[in-house]
Amino acid sequence: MLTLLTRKNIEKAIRHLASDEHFTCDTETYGLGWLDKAFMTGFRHQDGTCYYSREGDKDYEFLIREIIIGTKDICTPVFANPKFDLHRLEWLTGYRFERVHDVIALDHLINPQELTHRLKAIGGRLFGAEEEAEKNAIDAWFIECNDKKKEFWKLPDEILLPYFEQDLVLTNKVFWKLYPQLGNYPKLPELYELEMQVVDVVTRMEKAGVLVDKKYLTKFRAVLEKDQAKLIKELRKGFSVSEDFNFNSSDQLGDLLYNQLGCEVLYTTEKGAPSCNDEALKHIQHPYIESLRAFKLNETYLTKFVDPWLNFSKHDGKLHACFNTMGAVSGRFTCEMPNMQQIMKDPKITRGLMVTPGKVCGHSDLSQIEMVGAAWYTRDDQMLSSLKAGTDLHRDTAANLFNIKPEDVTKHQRQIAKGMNFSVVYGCGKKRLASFLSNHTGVPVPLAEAEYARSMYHGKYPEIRMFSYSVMDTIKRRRDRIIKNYFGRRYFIPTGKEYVGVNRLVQGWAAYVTKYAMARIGPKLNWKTNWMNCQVHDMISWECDIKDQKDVQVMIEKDMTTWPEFDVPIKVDTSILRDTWEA
DNA sequence: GCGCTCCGCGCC
DNA sequence: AAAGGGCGCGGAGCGC
Repeated sequence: MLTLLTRKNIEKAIRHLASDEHFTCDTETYGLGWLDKAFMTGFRHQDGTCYYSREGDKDYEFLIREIIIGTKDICTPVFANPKFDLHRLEWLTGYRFERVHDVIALDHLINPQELTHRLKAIGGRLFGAEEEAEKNAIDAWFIECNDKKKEFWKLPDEILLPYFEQDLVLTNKVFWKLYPQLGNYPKLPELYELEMQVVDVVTRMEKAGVLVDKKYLTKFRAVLEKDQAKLIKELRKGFSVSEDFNFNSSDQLGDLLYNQLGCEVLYTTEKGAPSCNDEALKHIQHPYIESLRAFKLNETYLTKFVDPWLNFSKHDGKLHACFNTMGAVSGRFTCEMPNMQQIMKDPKITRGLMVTPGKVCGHSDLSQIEMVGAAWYTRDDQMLSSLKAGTDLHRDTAANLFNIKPEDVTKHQRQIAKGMNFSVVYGCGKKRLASFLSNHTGVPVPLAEAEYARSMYHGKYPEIRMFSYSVMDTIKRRRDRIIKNYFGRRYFIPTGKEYVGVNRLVQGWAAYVTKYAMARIGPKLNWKTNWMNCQVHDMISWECDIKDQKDVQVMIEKDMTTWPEFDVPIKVDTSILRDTWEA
């Protein structure tokens, strides 16, 4: 039953909604962007009463605000993907729901074997194919009105409301199907609670954002443009190609280098084509190859950082990236618009991000957390003792592999050892291992050599081999092919991919060490003079007043590292940034 | 003009 | 025997 909210019925609506432990909530918006307004908001009580208000209705913002204030401390709203709704509701009313439920998160945790976790897909899976009548009515209206952009805010109530209500009904149905199932799995109720706390922290973090130095970036952009124009001229001459040759095209470049100039093919792409990546270019003998590499690096600067940052920071000079708390199967976040997890560690780029004036910024990094996780899971003595002693893990590994003293390890040997250590955590096959070793030693490493290195490594680290065999064995024995990490996160491993098991456990373990830290830290920050503004897997970025730096840093470091149940050294390194993110 | 794959490349 | 960790995103090229 649809009920339009008014000043007259608002008190009754609040009492009604607050009379139950949960109600479902959803918003419809003008677009997918940060500042796109929620033009309609609805709240549905379990008994079927659906309260709604729409922009243009009398007192829209006021009524929604009253509902939030009147219910937020009494009951818990249920969403499908709450993060966007939370942002929009806060932007609309100035208030936020702090405790929420999310049916999408429930589905990720309970049904890791499923490929998609969209609301409609979950509904179809749990309750069979749904009625499409409401959606069909919408499509028909757009066709009738010849509206190709399909802007939902244009839809009249009688078309939009049934569709809107249907989503709220489905969200409720999915919630009551999945929520009771949490208890079927060890630690999953606690893990779900954590995820919901993380949603609150992440929305605050996204709202804080990261300040961009537009002046610097604009200047840098001009320099790059000039540089590129010069390089293009030089490259055209150096490689004797016409003006329509595109140095950004791997197809054209491959043809030029390998067919016309007859360069030897040392590297191929995934699909077998001669590769034009930087590793391949490095090994090509040509007087202009360095200019080509410089050109490609500049392109990376421009297209992946300078331009996106200038565009995304249009409104308030900040990057408000979207962190998806359920984005990666392991439990890690993903990040987009822009992706803050792939920012080049190049001072020319990090210089473009600013510390809020008057504040300090801390980057607190869990040191070698995935290696710590690997050591904890495998119980490998050598790895554990190296980490406990605080010595250089990769150097110690190299000393062990090559039967030499740590102080005699060369840079080259350390790189190989590092590659081997990472290949455990990543669950690499030999091809990947070979290319990793090639990249990190500067010398092409043949497959056979990579395989030999693997067997050497396993010989020296029997516990690691035993652990990875036992994980693969467990997966094969499980009928549901699901394994779970220490924190209760469950991973579905498809047939033939058993080798990724170790990676899921270790990467997921590390991801949740950070997530728990965020959930602990979030409530201790006031988000007015101190806040988090970014997370990159094992690094938390935060800002605070200069005078509070010590206190905040101590608090954050403590919350990141306090793990009595793990007998491995979980340590954090914090670097303090003053003006920009340039190290 | 859109959606797709491939390639390349940044990060942990 | 082969297997090739987790991501997002921009450009090229292609087909519709």
